[in-house]
Amino acid sequence: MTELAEKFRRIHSTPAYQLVAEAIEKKILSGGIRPGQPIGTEAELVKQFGVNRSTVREGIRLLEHDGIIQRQSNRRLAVSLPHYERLASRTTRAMVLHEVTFRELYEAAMALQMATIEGAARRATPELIAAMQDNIERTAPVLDDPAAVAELDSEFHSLIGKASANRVLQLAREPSDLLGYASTRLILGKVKEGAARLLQAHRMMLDAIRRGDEENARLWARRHLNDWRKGFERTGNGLDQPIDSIYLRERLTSSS
Amino acid sequence: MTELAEKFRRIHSTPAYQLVAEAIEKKILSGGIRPGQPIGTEAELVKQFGVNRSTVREGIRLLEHDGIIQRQSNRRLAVSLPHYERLASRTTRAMVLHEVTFRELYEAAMALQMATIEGAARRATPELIAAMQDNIERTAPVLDDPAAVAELDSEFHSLIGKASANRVLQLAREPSDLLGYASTRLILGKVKEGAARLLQAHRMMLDAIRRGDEENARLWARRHLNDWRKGFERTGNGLDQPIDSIYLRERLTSSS
DNA sequence: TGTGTCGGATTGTCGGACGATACTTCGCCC
DNA sequence: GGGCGAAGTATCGTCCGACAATCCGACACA
Repeated sequence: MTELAEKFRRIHSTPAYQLVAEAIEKKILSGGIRPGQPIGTEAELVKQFGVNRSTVREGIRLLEHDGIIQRQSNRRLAVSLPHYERLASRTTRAMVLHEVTFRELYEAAMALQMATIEGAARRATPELIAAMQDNIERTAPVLDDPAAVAELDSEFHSLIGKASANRVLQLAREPSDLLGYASTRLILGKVKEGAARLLQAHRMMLDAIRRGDEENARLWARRHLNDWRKGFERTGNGLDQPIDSIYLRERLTSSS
Repeated sequence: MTELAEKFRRIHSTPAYQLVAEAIEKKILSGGIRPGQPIGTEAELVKQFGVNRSTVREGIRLLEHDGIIQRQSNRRLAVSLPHYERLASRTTRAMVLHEVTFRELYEAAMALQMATIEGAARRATPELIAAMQDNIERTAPVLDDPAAVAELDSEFHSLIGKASANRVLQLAREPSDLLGYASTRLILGKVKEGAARLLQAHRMMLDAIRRGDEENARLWARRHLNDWRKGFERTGNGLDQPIDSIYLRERLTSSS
């Protein structure tokens, strides 16, 4: 540890493809190009930036990957609004690599669920309440099918997220949901009475939301999540074990 | 709307560069290559995948951009753990584009702050408590400098995040913090007594954390955030206005 | 030990090329 | 005149080959 004086900042030259990406990104974020508007073809960008097409391509790939630009049917590039799922899956991947534990996830999910359902109780629209009702009705007949119930559970929570009318909460909550699906399916396969309790909790939550009863909404959300924890521990897993990629929802839906 | 029978799923071929990225990503997430281990040079990947170097480059750029692979000093590619800031800045950008409101952000921040400081009160280490103490001591002499106080405020909250020992919460909270910095600076410039109140709140929060007093920690975190809201409204801004890229913290630190 | 030099490896960037595919235009036929 | 199919055009995905800049390691030298 010779403690050298740190006189200079580390030198760091930015490659051209990054500059291309940053230039476009800045223009978009500052509102210079609005979502839906075209960016221009690769050839045009080549002319404007004065770099090779390969370089331009490497640059726009980054933005395309982030979902802030997209190809339209023409194949032309246009600004677009990034989808939540894209961000959420990024975050989930990071969490898997960091080997965060189920306990960390559980703690965060608890805080976010509370806030989300509170928002839902305050602001849910009739349409969303109807959708939740429908979800519950579809759940009742398939209580014996863990995968189906887990799927509907996931949908139910997604609906609550929408009902909260708070996109920041939705965004923050999504990673927990991604992992929730697989573990819920696992739990329901093992804990037979789990599905019935889950449905009951959903019913009570919806009821509270319908009445704008924030207190009871929170109460049942808390119980619901507590059930999840107990069930999870009953499957023989510990909360302190790191989450694993097996819990990542497979991308059956192709795309990406 | 001729409602054709939908016999087949829409055909959709994935470009080669995406397949390259997915192949490497899958290998990493499944634990086939652990963080720190090398991926191989571009030339090697060209041979393995049987595609052109340009294609390989477009593929690895994506993973590099996500932060799950990085170039070492050799310039060779190696698996790495994505940094939180990278994910957070992605998320923040998305929120700006979606034009989420300060209210949404405030609501989420409230829920997350509560959970975070509760965790900090339970699990803060002596080192982190010392760091927070140090932060407070550095704040006192610069109360007149909005930018400096905002900077230290941001650091303080980051320390609380670390002290919570919950990386999921840290990840979820970071976007709110990114936006908090600029608005806090703005507020402190306008509301003169703001800095003193902020420091007082920090003191009480640290005190509660030190004593493991979750209740008071939550209480002061709530007050602190309420102060922020009141201050924000006093600057003439409304909570219901969308956040804007001007509130994005500039990247003075270069890098990325 | 510290420094100058050299060769090899690897990346960033370039220029050009080709086939595939989607959009456009145009002429033909009813 | 309008619908329809064919040709033309635009754009992208992929490939090839190339070169300079830079970094690493080794080696000689003081």
